[in-house]
Amino acid sequence: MMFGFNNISIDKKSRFSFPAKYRDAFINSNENQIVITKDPQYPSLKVYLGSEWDQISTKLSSLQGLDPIVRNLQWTILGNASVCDFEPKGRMQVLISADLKKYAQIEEANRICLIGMGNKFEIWNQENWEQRQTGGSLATEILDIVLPESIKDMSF
Amino acid sequence: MMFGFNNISIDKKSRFSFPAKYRDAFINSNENQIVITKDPQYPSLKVYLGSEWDQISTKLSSLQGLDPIVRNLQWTILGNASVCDFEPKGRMQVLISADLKKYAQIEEANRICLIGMGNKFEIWNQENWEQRQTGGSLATEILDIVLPESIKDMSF
DNA sequence: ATAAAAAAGTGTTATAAAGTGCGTTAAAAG
DNA sequence: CTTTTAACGCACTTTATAACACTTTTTTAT
Repeated sequence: MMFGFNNISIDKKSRFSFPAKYRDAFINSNENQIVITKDPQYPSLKVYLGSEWDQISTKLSSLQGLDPIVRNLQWTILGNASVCDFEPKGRMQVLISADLKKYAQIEEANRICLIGMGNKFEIWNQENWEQRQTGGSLATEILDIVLPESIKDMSF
Repeated sequence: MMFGFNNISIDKKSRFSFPAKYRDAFINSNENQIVITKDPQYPSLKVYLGSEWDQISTKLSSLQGLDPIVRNLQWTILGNASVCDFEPKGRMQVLISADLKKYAQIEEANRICLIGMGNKFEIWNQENWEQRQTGGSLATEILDIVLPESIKDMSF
């Protein structure tokens, strides 16, 4: 399990490295892939371990895509996922695509907030994160709708 | 499994190449054909791997064609399918026919959005894709009807 | 019907951009 | 003071795309 707040740098090629404190957790769960994708609700990114991603993507793909809300979630989460090779014993470096940077409003930033949420991470623009923490509302809250039964039991 | 968003170019002869990151997935599943056809709901295209297409087309052909909705789906999906030879070890290049380009509103575009959705891809005109992502509605939502039981368990 | 011309399709190459790997320096922790 | 971690810089590799050349098919004109 991986928890906690980290303010870390992004280099000129849009890469960041995971803090060393998570290394053991990655090694123990034997991960060799990391998946970054859009958060469907907020202008931020979700970072999944490969094993976790397999479960989520399998479940989500299997849902009935004719429901427009489901289809939208599939587009957002599956259609924007970036799968990265990952070496827990190496530098633990990961690239963020230009699209995802734009979505999370970290296009020009050279620092991001990486938040450990147990079995996944979130990536936030610093100002957005602070505003969230102090209870402020963001300009863009994307998915403000009633969810269909089929996805009520899923946690992304 | 193939995921993620790609903004890629189409050349003057209407060809595009799959991004290199998908090469391993194609090689592993041993594909030598790609099928492009119309999406029945939106002005976009579906891109199936040969093996996936065999399953879908077999299932769809077998359905009772007297139901007008089923008949329509058969026409749309089967009747517009374009089967392309495909070499995962080569350039991974595929031609889009004039008909399909027109349907997806990418006639004049020299760029398209290629969206990896796990076991298939979608091809979108860029503006349409962006509008979809931000929750806007498209001018043309083609299949806005109640589906018969026989195809409720199919995902195209 | 045949030949010429045009169009459509296929393949190759060159170049710029994007991505990757690794060593070095700077900063932080023990 | 020593060790570990984070950040930066540089060089190398891979990828994407435009330009070009060639082949095949279709159209047009004689």
